Amino acid sequence: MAAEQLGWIDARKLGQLRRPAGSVLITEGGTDERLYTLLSGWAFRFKSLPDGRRQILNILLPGDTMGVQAELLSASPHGAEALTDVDLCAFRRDTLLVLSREHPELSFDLIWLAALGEKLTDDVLLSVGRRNATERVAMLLVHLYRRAVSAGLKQDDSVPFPLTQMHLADALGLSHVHVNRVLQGLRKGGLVRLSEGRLGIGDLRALRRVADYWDQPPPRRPLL
Amino acid sequence: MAAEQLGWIDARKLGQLRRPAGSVLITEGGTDERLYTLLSGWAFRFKSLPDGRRQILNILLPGDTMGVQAELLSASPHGAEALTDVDLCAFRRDTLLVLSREHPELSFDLIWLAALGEKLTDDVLLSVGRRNATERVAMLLVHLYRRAVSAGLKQDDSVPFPLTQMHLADALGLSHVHVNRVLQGLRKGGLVRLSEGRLGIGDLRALRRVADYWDQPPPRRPLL
DNA sequence: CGGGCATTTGAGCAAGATCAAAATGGGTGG
DNA sequence: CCACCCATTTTGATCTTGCTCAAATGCCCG
Repeated sequence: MAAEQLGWIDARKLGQLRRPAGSVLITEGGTDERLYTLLSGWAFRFKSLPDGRRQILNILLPGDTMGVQAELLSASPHGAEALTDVDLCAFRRDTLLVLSREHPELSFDLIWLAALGEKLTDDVLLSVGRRNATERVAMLLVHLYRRAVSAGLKQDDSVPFPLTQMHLADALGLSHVHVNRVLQGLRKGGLVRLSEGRLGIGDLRALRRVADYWDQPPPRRPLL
Repeated sequence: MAAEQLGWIDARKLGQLRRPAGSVLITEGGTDERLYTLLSGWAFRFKSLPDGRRQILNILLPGDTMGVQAELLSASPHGAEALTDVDLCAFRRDTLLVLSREHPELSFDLIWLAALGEKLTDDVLLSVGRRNATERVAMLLVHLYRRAVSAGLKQDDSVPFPLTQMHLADALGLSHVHVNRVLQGLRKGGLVRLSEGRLGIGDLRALRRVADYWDQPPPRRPLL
């Protein structure tokens, strides 16, 4: 990216924030939310029902942005919360609009980014709608492991893993008790190591087989 | 939208197609997919697992676009199929890229559109992950009824409804047998009328209460 | 009339939820 | 260093929702 573009983006930056683990980054339904980039730490987006049931939509790692929907729609359709201490880069509310005007050459990247975001939640929807509990857990662990590795977080064959079993449950549409049992099964099978806030994969191939998760799958449905 | 913009868009149009109900509009995993706008009829986007389980991601009504992800990512991460006979407007593969360059003033609308699309699947994810069967069915029926009405499809207090119970099941992460039973319950309660390809709502308020679904109508969309 | 779908019904079953309680394990303040 | 607190994980028991399997019914269309 050219220096000029970086300079422009920098000018739109409202500031850099640090927030402790567990803090609310975006309030669900809030109308005055900003656009953020996650610089360090983990966070997640979620929606909830009036009676408290909650669905985690997405886990956010460094480099991810949040608040695009909040900026474009009138109220934020989801909330976001920090899983660890996080560093955020905050932008002005109208950044997207102004950027699309003043730096059209970047707006294509934003469209691309938005499409990628939708692909991600499409994938999750497939899991939650059609995979069983073991498949879902395996799937999510492989997915997060992969992303954490490519975010450069791997150390000693494992990556940090700040999610509680409750978070896993809310992300997968399961009860936390059941998540616990599934996890024990995977551990016993030597497929994963998950303790003290770190995740290691014992047998990636087997885990992917469990999850039915292959990245370039040519899944073709038999001719009905 | 200015005449110049419309003219430009028109120039990118490859042609207008008619496809019969049940035909494949986008093949899952396909690499040579186009960008389409649905002019008339109903369709849906879906993903499937190697063993044939299928998740419907989204129902498409006239005015909706499909293939954005297919155009931006290297292979289409989802398929799309026609529910009724459809008319499509097809665009060149690189339309988005070129548009963002030549008509930057429109690219913001695309970002906006993409954000709306993600909000939609986020909503579905909440349903599938955290609502029970009755709530899910009620929710989806209200949602589709609303959209069909605002697409001007209402006649005689009901809207066309081309989905089979199998489609509902695949959209909601349920078995079609169970969908059938839930539907009977809603009918018995006088909440919905659903037969012969048409859907009517008996008691909207009650249905929304069942679905725990309170959400103001989606904002007006730009472009097309 | 007959073949293919879609819908419906019934029976049995199982995955996963719920409820309750015990064990673990830091973190904090005394 | 210890005692205590609170969140998280684990275990056990029971129950329910929704699935599976199977078959019947109805329906559209050639």
